[in-house]
Amino acid sequence: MSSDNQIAQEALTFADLGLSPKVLSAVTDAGYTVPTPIQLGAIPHALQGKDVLGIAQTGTGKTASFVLPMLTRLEKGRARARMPRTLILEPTRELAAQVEENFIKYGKNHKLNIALLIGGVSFDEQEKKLERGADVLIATPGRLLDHRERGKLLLNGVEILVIDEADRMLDMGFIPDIERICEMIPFTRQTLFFSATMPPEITKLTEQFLHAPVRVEVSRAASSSTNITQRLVKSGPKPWDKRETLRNLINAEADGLKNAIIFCNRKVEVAELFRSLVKYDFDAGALHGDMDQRARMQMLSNFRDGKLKLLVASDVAARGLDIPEVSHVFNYDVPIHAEDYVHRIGRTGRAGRLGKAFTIVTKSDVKYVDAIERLTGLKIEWHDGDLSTVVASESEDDAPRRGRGAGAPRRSGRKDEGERKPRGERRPRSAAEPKPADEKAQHQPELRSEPVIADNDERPARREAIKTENAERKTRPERADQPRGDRQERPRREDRNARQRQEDNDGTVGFGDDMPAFMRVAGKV
DNA sequence: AAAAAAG
Repeated sequence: MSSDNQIAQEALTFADLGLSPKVLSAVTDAGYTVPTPIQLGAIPHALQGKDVLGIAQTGTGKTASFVLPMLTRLEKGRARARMPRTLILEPTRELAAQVEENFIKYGKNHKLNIALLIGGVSFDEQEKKLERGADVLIATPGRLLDHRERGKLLLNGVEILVIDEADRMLDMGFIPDIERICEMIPFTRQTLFFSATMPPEITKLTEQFLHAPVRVEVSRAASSSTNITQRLVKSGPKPWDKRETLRNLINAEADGLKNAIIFCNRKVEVAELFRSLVKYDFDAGALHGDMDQRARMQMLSNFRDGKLKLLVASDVAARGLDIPEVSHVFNYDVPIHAEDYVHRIGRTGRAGRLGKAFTIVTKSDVKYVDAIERLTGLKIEWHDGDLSTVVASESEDDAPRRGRGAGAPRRSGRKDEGERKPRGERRPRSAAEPKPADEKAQHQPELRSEPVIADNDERPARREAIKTENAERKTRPERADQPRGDRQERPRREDRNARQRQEDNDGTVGFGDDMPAFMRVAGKV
C-alpha cells in the first residue's frame, strides 16, 4: 500500500504509467493528461499482470483504469474463433454498452474485435462476432451463459477477467452466475475486480477468485461528496401533488438546470411521470428496464448528447452510468433502500462539478429519509420548509383540507377517485385556498436557500435549441419494432387546455400522437 | 412498496 502511494506521487501523467504509445495517443486525443487516483493506483499493477481489487465508485475513472491496461496488454497476440481473450462482466446492459464505448474510444489505434453480449437484442450479430474471434468480450451474465450453453463460446482462452460493479451484481442476485463463469476461466488468468462497497459476500468472492490482489481503494467521491447540494422537498402524498411539486421545482431551478435525471421507484411511475411531464411540455424522456432495448439505448444517448433535458428513470440508471454534467438529480420517490439514494445522487456532481439533488418527500417517506440520513451520516436540509408546513391534511385519500374545527363538508361520492382521472392533473383543491390564519406563519418558506449560479443570459437561446432538436427527434419512427399492441386501449386526450401551462415554455414539444408505444406499456396494469 | 437480468 505504501508502494501505491509512491506511484501515485511520482507518476503524475498517463505517460508515466507504462501504457503503450497507441493507448497513450488515444488518451491524449480524448483530452486526458492527468490520471485519477484509481487509475494511478490500478494501471501499473494491471499492466504487470497482477490481480487488482479496486474499491471505487463510478465517476472516479474506474472504467479507464481497466480499459487502458487491457488495451496495452492485448497488443500482443490474436484472438481465436469463439475464444475471447478477455471478458468484462457488467450488471446492466447500459453499463456494458458504456464499457464498449470506452474500448472503442481508447482502442481507436488498435485493430481489436469487440463483442458486446447483452440481452434484449438478437443473437445473430453477437454470434458472428464471437465466431470472428473477440479480443474483448463485454457481457451481462445472462446472455453470456446463454451463448455458452449454445456452444458458441469457449471461455478457456480468457487471459483477463474483469468483474465490474460487484456489489451491484450481488444486489441483483448474479453472484451464482459470476461464480459459475469464474470457474469456466483458467486459473492462470488475471482478474480485475471492482466494487463500490465490500459487503461480506463480496469479500468472500474476492478471496475465492483473486490471487494476491493489489488492493486499490479511493475515497468515495459520490457518497459524501460536498459538491452535491442536497435538499428535501415537502410534498402532498398524491401523485398529482408530487407531480406538481416536481414541476414547480424544475421551474424554480430552471436557471442552473442543464439537465436532470428524475428517479422513480417503479417502472409504472416512470411511464406515468414521463407522460405527465410531456403533457406539460417539458423536454423529457424515459428509461426503464421494460422498455425495448433499442429505445433504452436511444434515450440514453439522446440524454447524454444533450438532446434531452429531463430523463425520467428507474434505478436502472441509478448506478454506474457515466453521464458527465448532469446538473440535477430529482428523486420523485424516496428510494426504499438507502444505498440507492447514494447511487442516484451520484449521477450529478461528477468529476468535481457542482450538482444538486432534490428529494421529494411525503409524510409516509419520512422513515426512508431517516434511513438515508443514518447511512450517510448527514442531515439533509429542507428546501423550503419541512413537512409540518405542508398542508396539515393528507389522511390517505380524502380530506380536501382539514380545516380545523368543523370540517369542510366532504364532497360526497368522492371516497375513492374511481371516477376521477388522475391523469387529468386536477388538483383536489385550489392552490390559492388560504390556510387557517394560525398556520400561516409556518407557511412561509425559510428564506435561506442556496445561491444559484446565474447564467440565465444564455438560457433562452439554449432552450430554443433544445426544442428544435427535440422536434427532430420525435419524427423518428420509434415504434416500428414495438411488439405490444395496447396503444389503442388508452383514450387519447389531445385537447389540452391552454391554462395547463402558464409557463413560458409553451413551445409545444413532446410526443403527442407521436409518442412511441413503449412509453405507454409500463403504465398498464 | 422495487429494479435489474435470459426468454
